[in-house]
Amino acid sequence: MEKHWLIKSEPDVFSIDDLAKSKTTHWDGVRNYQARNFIRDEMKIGDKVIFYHSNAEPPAAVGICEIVKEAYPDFSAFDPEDSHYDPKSKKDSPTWFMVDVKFVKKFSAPVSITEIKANKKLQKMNLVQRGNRLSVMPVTKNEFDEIVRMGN
DNA sequence: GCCAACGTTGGC
DNA sequence: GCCAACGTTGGC
Repeated sequence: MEKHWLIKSEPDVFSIDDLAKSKTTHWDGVRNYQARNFIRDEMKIGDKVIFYHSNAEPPAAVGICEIVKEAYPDFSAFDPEDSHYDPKSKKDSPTWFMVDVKFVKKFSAPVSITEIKANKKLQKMNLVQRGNRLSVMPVTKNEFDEIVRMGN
C-alpha cells in the first residue's frame, strides 16, 4: 500500500526549486531516530511526499516529490568534513539512512502553515501538533490530497 | 532574535 | 537508570 509523507527542508539550504533543477536528490542529513526509522523501514518506491519549507517566509508546503530509491546508508555520516558527520555511524553497521526523491511538481501556490492550521481537515497532522520537530513524518492520504488541492 | 519544546549527552 | 545541562528545531 502506497504511503504518504511530509519532509521538511530549509529553503536556504535546499528548496523545491533546487529539487526541480536537480530532478532527484539523496535525502541525507536526517539525524533523528524516529525519522530514521520511517526512512529505513517504511518509505517505499512510489510513495508520494509533500515537500515543506521550514524556517521560511512563510513556512509552507510547496510541492510534491516521490521516493525513487529505498533506504541505503547515509554516507554524509562517514565524512568528518561533512556538517552531518557522526562518528558512531560505521560503514559496516550504519546508524543513519537516506532515500532518493524525485521532483514531481511545485504547487502553483504554497500552502502556508497558517492555512494548514486553519483547515479543519488538517488539524490532526503531526506537522501542526505542539512542539513537533520531526523532519520526516507520515501523513494520511486524505491529508495529502487536501494539501495538494489547496496548492493547486 | 527569542524562546518553547524536545532529543541527546554524560556525570553520578 | 536518573536527570540536569546542553544543543537544535522552527514558528513567531
